[in-house]
Amino acid sequence: MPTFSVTILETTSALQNRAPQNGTGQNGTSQNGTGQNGLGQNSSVLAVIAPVPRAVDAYVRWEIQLLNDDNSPLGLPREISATEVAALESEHRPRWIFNDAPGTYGPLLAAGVRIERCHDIMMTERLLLPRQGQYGEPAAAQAISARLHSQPAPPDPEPAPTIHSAMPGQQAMGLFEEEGPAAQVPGIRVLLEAYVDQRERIDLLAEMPVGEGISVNPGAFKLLVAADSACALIGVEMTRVGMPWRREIHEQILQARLGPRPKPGTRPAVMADLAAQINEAFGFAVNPDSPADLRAAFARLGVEIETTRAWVLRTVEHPAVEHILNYKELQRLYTANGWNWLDEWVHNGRFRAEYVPAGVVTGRWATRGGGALQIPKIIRGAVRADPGCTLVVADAAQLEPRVLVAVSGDPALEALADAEDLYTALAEFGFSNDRNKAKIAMLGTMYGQTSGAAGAWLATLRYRYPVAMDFLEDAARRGEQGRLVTTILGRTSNPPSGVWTEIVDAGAGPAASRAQESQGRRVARDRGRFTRNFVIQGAAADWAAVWLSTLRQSLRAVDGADIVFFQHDELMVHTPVDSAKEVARLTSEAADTACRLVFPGGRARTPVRPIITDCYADAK
DNA sequence: CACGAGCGCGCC
DNA sequence: AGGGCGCGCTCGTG
Repeated sequence: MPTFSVTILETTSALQNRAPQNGTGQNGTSQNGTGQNGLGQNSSVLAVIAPVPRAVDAYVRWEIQLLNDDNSPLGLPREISATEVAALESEHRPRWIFNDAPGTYGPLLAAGVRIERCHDIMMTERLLLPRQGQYGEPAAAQAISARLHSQPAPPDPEPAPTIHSAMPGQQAMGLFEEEGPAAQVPGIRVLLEAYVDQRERIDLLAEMPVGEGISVNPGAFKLLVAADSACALIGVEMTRVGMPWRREIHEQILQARLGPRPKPGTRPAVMADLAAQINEAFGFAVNPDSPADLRAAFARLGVEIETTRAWVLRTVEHPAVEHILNYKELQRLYTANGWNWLDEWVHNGRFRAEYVPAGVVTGRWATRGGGALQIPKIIRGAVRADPGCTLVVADAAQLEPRVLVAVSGDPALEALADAEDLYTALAEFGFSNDRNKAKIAMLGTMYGQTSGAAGAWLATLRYRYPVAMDFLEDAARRGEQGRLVTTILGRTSNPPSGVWTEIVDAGAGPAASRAQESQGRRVARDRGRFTRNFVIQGAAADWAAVWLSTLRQSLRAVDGADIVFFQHDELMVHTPVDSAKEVARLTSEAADTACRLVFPGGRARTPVRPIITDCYADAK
């Protein structure tokens, strides 16, 4: 079999290529890192794989093409069955190259084939495009091929049908039944062409920095490609496995708060009572579901409120307020996570959402359906391990400030990095040991808070941690100027829109009216807050992607352990009880590995706190 | 009537 | 007065 010594996308080789940073984060200069390494154990077989559409048995056959060291095809493409794919996987553990994980790994996994590693072309293209000034262009292999041949790129196909159509008891729907022509699935030659082109473009990043002021560290970028590709696999696996969810416990929680399930078209009893009390308190009928109505009601009493957000209502002294707040809380539970949600999203003891790794501009994951990243704390009691199993819930403590330590290299902040609780350590200096103050101040700097009581606290931070604050200010200034920013691994922000540029230019022009000027300044500052946060939130997403993909690798040794949930800086593994301690250890070990890989040479730490529990509600 | 913008709130 | 989301509601518009 061929070996492939240039192991792009090999996490361990990315480590070899990743020289220590000079501590200035995105200002770091380009490092070496052609991807060469002599490590035999990192050699890998590369196999391009494309689903072969069939009218009847979609995706039971696959076209594959093995590659030589130099990316040239080895032999002829072959058509093989899922069983043969599984055999190839267990014998050679190739890096499978495919267009996108949902489209290829989804049906493979449904056929019982689990793979270890991949190169996800669409995922990778979405990392490359903004670096080339082509943010938002189509990312599928066909589009890459078209651009190579100076032809118009076809739009990316719509995402595969939601998992609703692939529920147990139903036949999983193939793309083609749903979307018509099989031509939407790239064939093996287009995949190969796109892959080779991506390899070349990634290697060019080393020699040809794209975009003013955007550092290019190819070792880092390859690590990012590897991690995001692995996350693409994890997303498919998590969607399939689902989160253990006990309907009857969820229903008990609903019943306790809302009363029995109401008939369709009516409010739950408790909410109906509250609505009546609200009317009574006002002395006239008010629809608590309508912000406009609520505002008008308070206006009739002579109370003008800007919005009806809970924190604004709380400042109003009126007997209706308490009832409104209670109503809103219950209304939220009822509509977002009530009985209808259970009916739609929980089947056979599992909540299956559709995960979209790196679906957010900053690299965070997104989900479609079920609101999986917004599961309220009050219903987490319904998340229970199966008999004989337990949950390992691990979260990275104070990840974002720790990321700031790492990417800014601020020596004064680094001195606090060993503290178990970063905010407590921070509070000792200038915050009179008030942890909450220190926390709000720190988060405020990373979100671009500009006003409020935190103003004085920001001054304290600027005085004590000038390097870190300069790092954030620099990112904000870039944004205000319409420039791009990148994370430590090279994930690049989207550019501002054309409308943004027009508004800012108009505001800065010599003929600008006062209104144009202030509008221009406002949108520029909005952009600055985005880029300021991007370098932190994005680097945290970089770290989390490496954490997750490292853990996935080590969990292969643990029978029956599944990653069942991931939420920015927290993950959950469902595992046999006997393996729980080992799984907990692995989550910590993976975090240490991620810290070394993503923030090499720095003094930052990114500890995680694994908790073994049968019930998610007990994990805090 | 369908669609979508705006609002508000859940999570990080 | 903050960054990033998804989702369900209301309400105005085509």
